[in-house]
Amino acid sequence: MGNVPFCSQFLTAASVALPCPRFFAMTKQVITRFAPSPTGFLHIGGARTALFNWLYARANGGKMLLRIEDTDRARSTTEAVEALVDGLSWLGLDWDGEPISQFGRADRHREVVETLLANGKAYRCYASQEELAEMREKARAEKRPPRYDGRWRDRDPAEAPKGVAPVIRIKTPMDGETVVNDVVQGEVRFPNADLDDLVLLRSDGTPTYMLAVVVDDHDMGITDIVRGDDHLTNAARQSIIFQAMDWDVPRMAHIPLIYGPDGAKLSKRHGAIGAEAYRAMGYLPEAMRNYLVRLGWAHGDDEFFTTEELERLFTLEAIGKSPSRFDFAKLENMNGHYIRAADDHHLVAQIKTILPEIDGGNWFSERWTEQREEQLSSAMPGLKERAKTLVDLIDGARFLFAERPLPMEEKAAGILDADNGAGRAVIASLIPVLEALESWNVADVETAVREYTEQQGLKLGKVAQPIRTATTGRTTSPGVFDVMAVLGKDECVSRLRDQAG
RNA sequence: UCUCGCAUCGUAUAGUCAGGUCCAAUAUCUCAGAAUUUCAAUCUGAAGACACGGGUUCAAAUCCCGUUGCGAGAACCA
Repeated sequence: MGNVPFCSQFLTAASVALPCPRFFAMTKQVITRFAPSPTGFLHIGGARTALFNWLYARANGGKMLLRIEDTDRARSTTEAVEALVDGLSWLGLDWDGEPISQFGRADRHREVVETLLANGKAYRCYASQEELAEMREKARAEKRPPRYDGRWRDRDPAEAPKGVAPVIRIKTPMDGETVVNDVVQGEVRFPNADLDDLVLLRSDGTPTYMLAVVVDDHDMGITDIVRGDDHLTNAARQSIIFQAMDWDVPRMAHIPLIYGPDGAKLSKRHGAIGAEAYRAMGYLPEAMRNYLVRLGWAHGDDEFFTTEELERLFTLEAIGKSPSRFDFAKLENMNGHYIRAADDHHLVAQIKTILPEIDGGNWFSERWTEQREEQLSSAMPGLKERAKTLVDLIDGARFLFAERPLPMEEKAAGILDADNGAGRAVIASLIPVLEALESWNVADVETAVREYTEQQGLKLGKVAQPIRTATTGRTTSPGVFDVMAVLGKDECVSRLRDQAG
C-alpha cells in the first residue's frame, strides 16, 4: 500500500474527453455512474448499486460510466482498482468509456473553487484546528450538533493571520431549506440551519470528496445519480454546491443499504466480502445478479428474470425504501435453479475457471484430463440436479476423478459390510453378468441389473446401494446406472471387483 | 444531542400512493407426507407477519398523530 500511482490504464482522467453536458441535456440521454472508492474489493452493496445503475441505463438506452473515487491516496492502489474491475466483469456489468480517476481531476476541482470564490459563493477560512475543536466541544456542552460557526464567512480577509494556509468553505444559505427530490426516498427536506459551511478545498489545496463528486457528476453529464442512502444527507450538501455553480441538480435515487443476516451492516464478519469470494463459493454471476436485483426491487411476486426482462421492467420507482438483509439460503436456492437450467458444457467451463480459487480445487486440477472433462460433461445432467453451487457440482463428481482403490466413506463401507457382507456377495455374483454385456450404456446396464435383481428376488435397493458405494465410495450420488455408464465398462467392473466379497 | 430515513411471516418481497375484493399473497427457510436405487429435484400439506398506542371512517396493513425500535449523516474521510 501507500501512494502507489495508477498504472496508465486507469490514469485516464486528465486525458479522457468528457462529454459535453449540454449536449446530453438536449438529447436527454440517461447517463448514470458507478463511483466506488477502491477499498480492495467490490463489496456486495456496491455490486448491487452498480447493477441498479447498469440496469437503469440499459432500460433507458443510456450509458453507465465508471468513476473511481480515489482521492484517498493511501487506500487507492492499482490492485484495489483491478479488484473492482474484476468484480464488475465477473458480474457481467460493463461501463462506457474508460474508468475515470477522481484524483486525476483535482485541477478542475480547484478551478471550480476559484469560480465560487470569484462569485462570492465561497470564502477562505483561517480557523485553526484548535478553534475547530473548541467549537465542537462547546456545541457538545450545549447539546447542539457540532457545526462550524461561520466565523470567517463575512470577515475581512485583511484580518487573516500571517502564514496560515486557509481552507475554502462554501457559503451555505443561513435559512430556508434544501429539498432533495429523490426518486426512491421522495421529497426530503433539510433545514439549511443544520447544514454548515463545508470545506471545499483543504489547506493543502486538495479538493474534498463533497466538491469532487459534484464537479465530476456535472462534467460527466450525469443525469441520474443512483447510490446508497448513506449519501442522502450528503445529497443536500451537494445540492448546495450544484446551485452555487448554477448547475442543474441531477435526478437522484438513494437506495437502501444491504445488511447482514443479523441486521448489522455487512462486514467481514458475515463471511463473504468481495464479489470474488462469491465466485469462489460457486455462485453463478447470473444467479447473483438475479438475487441482488430482488434485494430492494420487485415486480409483483416474480422471482426470476432474464437480463432482457429486467431491461424491460426495471424502474427506480419500484425500489423499496427499507433496508434488506442478505440471505444465503435464498441465494443458494436461486443458484440451484440457474445451475439446473444451465448448459452442461457451460457449467464445465465455469468449474474449470474457478477451480484454482476453491478449497481443494487443486486435487481436481491435478487430475484433470480431456477424458475426465468429457465424463464430467456427460455426468452433468445427473450432477446438476443435486447441486446448489459449482462447488457442490465438482464435489459430486469426485468419483470421476478418484483412482482405484477408491477411498470409502465410513457409511459407504457400512453398506457393503452389512448383513455379513451381503452387499459384497451381490456384487460378486453381478460381475459376470456385467462382463457379459456387449454394449455399455445407461439403458443396457439398467436392463441387465434389473433382470438380475428380479431373478434373485431382491429389491432394487439391495443391489443399487452396494453398486453405488463400490463405484463412488459414497452413499449418495447420481443414479447408479448413470454412474456406471459414465465410468465405462472396464473401470466400473474393476471398481466392483475391488469391493466384491 | 441534532437532522434525515426506515418498520408486513425467520428472510426477500406483493399489497400502502388512489381505504373495502386482505381473518393478508408469493418465494425461500423449517416441519410433516407422497414418490424414489441413495441424495437431490419434484409434488402435497403445515407452521409463520401488518412494531406498539391512539385517532379519522360504515370500513384501516393502507390516511393522521404519538411512542418504541433500527439505520444514516452531522470531519481539512470517502
